Parts: sequence; structure tokens; C-alpha cells
Amino acid sequence: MRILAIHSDFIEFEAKKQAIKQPEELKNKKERVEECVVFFISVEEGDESNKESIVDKAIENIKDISDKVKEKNIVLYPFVHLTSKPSKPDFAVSVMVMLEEKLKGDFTVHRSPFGWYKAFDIKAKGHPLSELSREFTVDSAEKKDDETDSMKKERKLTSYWHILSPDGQLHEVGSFNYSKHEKLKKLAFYEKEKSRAVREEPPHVALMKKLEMVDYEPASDGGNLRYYPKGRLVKKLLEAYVTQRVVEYGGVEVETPIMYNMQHPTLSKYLQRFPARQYQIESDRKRYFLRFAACFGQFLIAHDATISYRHLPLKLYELTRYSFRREQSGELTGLRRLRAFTMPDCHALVADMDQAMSEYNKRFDLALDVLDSCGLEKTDIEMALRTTKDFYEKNKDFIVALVKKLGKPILLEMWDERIFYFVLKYEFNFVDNLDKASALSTDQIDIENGERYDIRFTDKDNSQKHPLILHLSPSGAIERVIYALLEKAAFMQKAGKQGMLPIWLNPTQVRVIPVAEDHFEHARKVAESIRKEGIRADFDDRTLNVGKKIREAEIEWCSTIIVIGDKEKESGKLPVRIRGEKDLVAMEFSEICNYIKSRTKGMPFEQLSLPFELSRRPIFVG
RNA sequence: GCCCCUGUAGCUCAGCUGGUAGAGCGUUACCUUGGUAAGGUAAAGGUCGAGGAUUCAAGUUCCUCCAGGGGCUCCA
Repeated sequence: MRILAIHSDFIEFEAKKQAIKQPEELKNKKERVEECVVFFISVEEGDESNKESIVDKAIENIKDISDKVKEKNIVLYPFVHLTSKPSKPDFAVSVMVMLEEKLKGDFTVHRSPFGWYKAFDIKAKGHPLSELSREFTVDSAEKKDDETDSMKKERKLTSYWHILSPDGQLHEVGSFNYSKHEKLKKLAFYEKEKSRAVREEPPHVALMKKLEMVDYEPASDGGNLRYYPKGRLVKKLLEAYVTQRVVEYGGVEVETPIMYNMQHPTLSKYLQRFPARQYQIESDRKRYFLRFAACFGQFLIAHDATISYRHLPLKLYELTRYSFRREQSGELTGLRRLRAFTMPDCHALVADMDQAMSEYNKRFDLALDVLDSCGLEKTDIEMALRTTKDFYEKNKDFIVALVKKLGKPILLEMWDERIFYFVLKYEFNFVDNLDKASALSTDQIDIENGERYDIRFTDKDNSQKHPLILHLSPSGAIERVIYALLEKAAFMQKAGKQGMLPIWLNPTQVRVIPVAEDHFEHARKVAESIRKEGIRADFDDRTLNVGKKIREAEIEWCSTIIVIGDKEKESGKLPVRIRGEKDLVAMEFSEICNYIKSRTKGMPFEQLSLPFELSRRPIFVG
């Protein structure tokens, strides 16, 4: 519905000619109202889905506007020309009538007749509040109803929480012995924990700035961050690695648009469940929403593809930079919760539940291994699995086998009935320094969208079937992986150890420091040679004393530090400080290169896009 | 989105009951030529988040907005 409100000295209108087949009967052909607010109203197509809610929303707006100008005299004027998508006339009439009835108690209501071409004279007062327009839809109007509805649903849909151990035993969440599973306990009670005594921000926020990786961007919307060269490098490497692994697994990489038409028949249904939760933009009077996942793009591709059972499982893959979710502003934090994030998303189309489960197993291994290589081991994550009671009973062996692979107990949530599009979903959660749990990897068995998007494959018997769809993000959002790595480093610092990143991800793998100006030339050559080996080496050519340069290299978390002076020039052995180890190690040039290479084997490599000499690097923050 | 807290130099922060801004780090210049976590001296740097109100006078009080944090809710 769209409303144009004009605070007027008077309005005078006269019905001239009927505009639709069955116009309202005329009480007075001509009417004049003094000192009033005139509401020109367009009832729109979308409003038809919920009359009550659109009327309530309209009344709220009309009252709000009238109160602002302290006017009790109002005119309701049907005016279709505010919209390009009007509702059916009889619906619009009924809305106008209902508005009049409901507003009568509080206002003197005049209503101009519906279905006529009218002549009118109006004198607008012209003060700042005298002309206002409002636009709202059932979606936003319905929000309150939606919430109560979903609350009702939730009440109906009780969750049964358990701890499931690798031996297949189900335990009560309350009485399970968590002595070796502190973080699982935190995950299980995450939602029940009430307000915390200590108010602090998660440590990764300070670290992401201090390490010159990522920062807030006040000129953008909340949850849209800026990446400095070091952060961009780390993110790029993670993106490349996850993509490499998914392609090895058989992922077929595609790229899809970031925005979709809100009126699209298949998408709009999906959207109605989550109104006001995405960015919207307008182009040529059409409205588009920014994708919140890669699902649509890939499903639409699959819908148009010709697929045989021989092609299954068919794994479509995209790394979305970005996916957008307009999370509530109060929920945004550092790299944990964003409004724009980078999501690897791999959908496998499978023929049936058997194929789904066998594929699910492969992907489970893939996700575990990807996280492990990124520096997040089994001990760093807690698994949660959600399913229906029915699915659990029928597939208990399959589920317990997954828990066995993880090798430690998990949190299990079960429902009586299925309300989501999936029957089974797991996540690997990271529990951070503030005891908050965030999902990283996740995979779902979707039994609804194959049909909803009309994706079909031709089976052996030449029949057309809808595939089941698995939704896997092997690592979760890339930003969230960085968040977890930084939080993990903060845990290490708390325990008195040095914070660090995996060597393959670390912006500086080797820092070369000359003792004095005499050694610059030699040190530079050493650093350049290491760099030529495909190692991120840089050179501290600033005129500072050695102590200070080493201190700064430590603060930057350089993986190794080499100091070069007269001794080294003669002996050929280089003193190497390896991050996380106490003593210096004397190494030959080739040993250093081998050390780095052996620890970054199989992982992607990129040079850091900052000058090789530290004296030439700007300071982005600090 | 709601409730609470915060916003002073590039960074971290000080500034008492209103009287027109300070430190350390960093930067720049000069000195220092060094051996595994901070060498010295000096200079430059501020519409005190933005707008409005109160006052002779606002970084300081009040209102609105913006941004960040914590809690609630939420996380397709």
C-alpha cells in the first residue's frame, strides 16, 4: 500500500465519470472538507494476501501522521496512480471501507467515492510536515503476526536436546559428564547463559586491526568491512584453498548474479518467510534483493540443465563474494557476524537418499580435512546435528558413524516434525573467548527444493525425477574462518603462548633483519633469494636498532626471523627465530627454505602485495 | 530492531564540580651504527563523532542522529 498525505486548508472533489465497471454508489456527487489531512491511497496487489494486517498498518500510519499535525479531520481518497501494481478493485474498496469503519472512533472521516474519475481542488498548507508519503507491504506489516505465528509453531515444535557420544549412547544435556568436553558444554548451554558479568569485545576484533588485516568501514553499512593488503592476502589464500579442495572433490565451479527479482515466482515464496532480512535495490521500477546464499543461482542453473542419472551426483560450486544478510544491527561483531560475507557453497544433486548419505559422508570428511588444513583441528570445533526424530530412528547407524568419525560427543537436536526444507543438518561450531558459538562448516540434506525449483533428472527407467540436494559449505564463511583463527590465537596468548597463524597463511613467513647498514646489501640478497623460492620474505631496511626491529617482527607474528650481520656473512649459517619456539636455530639457506616449504606443502601460495622493503610500507592502522 | 555503555591527535588513552585541549606510541627531521622484544633530541598533528539546545562561556549539561561495544532477540 502506498499513501500520500497532504495537510490541507481544504479539499473539494466532484465525481465526473465512472472509471470501473461497478463503481461505488454515490452519496454526494460533490463534497468540500475544510482543515483536514487528505490521504491519497493506493492498495497494491501484494496487499491482497492479508487484509487485516495491511489495514492495521495503514491505520497505524494514518494515526501517526495525523497526530504529528494534530488534525482530527481526515479524508480518505482512493488514488490508484501511486502504484504500478494495483490490487483488484473490489479488494481495494473493501480496504477503504474497513479503514473508514476502524478510524471513525478516533477521527472525523470523509471518504471520496471509489471507481470514479474525479475533479478536485486542494490547498496544501506547505509546512515541513504537510506532505508525507508512506509505503508498506503485508510483509513488513505482518511482522508482528509472523512472530506470533512462528512462536506458536515453535511451541508446537519442541526441540529434544541430547548429547550423542561416538559409542551411539544418547545422554541428557543436563546430566552428561562434560569434564573432558568443556566447549561442548558451552555450546550446549550457549543459549541458556544469561547476562554476563564481564563486558568485553571478542579479542579477534583488536587482533584483526593490530595485524593490519581487517577494519570497520564507517562509510559503509554495518557489517561491511575493509581489508588491508595482509587481510586480503589471508582471505585470498583461504578462498583459493577451499575452492581447490572442492574442485578436487568434483565441484563444478559456476558464478551467479548477486541480485534476484523479488517477484520471481519461486524465489518470492522463499522470501516471504524472512521479510526485511535482505538488502533490496531498485532498477527500472523492479525490486531486487541481494542474495543471502548461492542456492538460488545454482538451483536456477540446475533447473535449466538437462541432467541424466548418469551425471549424478552433480556438484555445483560457487564461492560467493559476497552473500548478504541484513542481520540485526545489534548482532554484528567483528568478523563473526557480518552483513556481507564470503561463502563457499557446494550443492550436490543426488538421485535418492542412499546416494545422499554416501555423498554426505564424503563431504563430511572433506569439511573436517579442510578445516584442519586451515588450522582448525577437531579439538577446536564442536559438532551439532539437527534432524527429526523419525529420521534419527531410521538412520541411527548413519548418524552415529558420523559422530565416530569426529571421535567425540556432539550436541543433537531433534524435532517431532520437519519445518525446514532439510531433514538433516550438521554444523562444526567454534566456541570463542566469550563462550559464543559460531557455525563454520555445515551440510544439509534438502528434500524440498528439488521440487520447488523444478529441477529434474532422467532416471534409468526414462522417468523424470526431482533430485535431493545437499547444501555444503566446507569451511563456512571465509571471514568466520579468519575469526576462528584469531580467536584461537587469543586462546594461546591467554595460555601464555605466542599467537600465530598457520605458516601458509601468514603474510610474513620470513623477516630478514640486517644488524647495521654495512650488512644491508648482503641481507637484502638473502631475503631476495628466499623470496625467489616462492616464500613470503621481506626485508627490514629501516634505520632502527636490531632490538626494535625484532620486537616489531614479533608483534607482526612473523613465522621466522633472521638477523644478518658480520658473523653470518662469514659462516653462511643463519640464526633463525621460529615463532612459538624458545631457542634460536642455526640453519643453512636451503634448510630455511625447506622448513617453510615442508610446512606449506600442497597449500596455495601468493606473494604479499606490499613493498618488499619495510621502509616503503605505509601504516594502515596504528 | 530493543535496552545499556562508549566515541578527545594516525593508534592507546588522560582531561576533577562547565572557563576555549594533554601524555605515550607512531610520523617527520637531526643525532645514534647497533647482535635477538622499545637508543636520544626536536617538530608537525585536534571542526574533542555530527547537528541542535541551555549558558557570558560547553570536550564537560540536555535533545536528535551516526558509529563501535555488551546484553536481548535473531542467525533461511
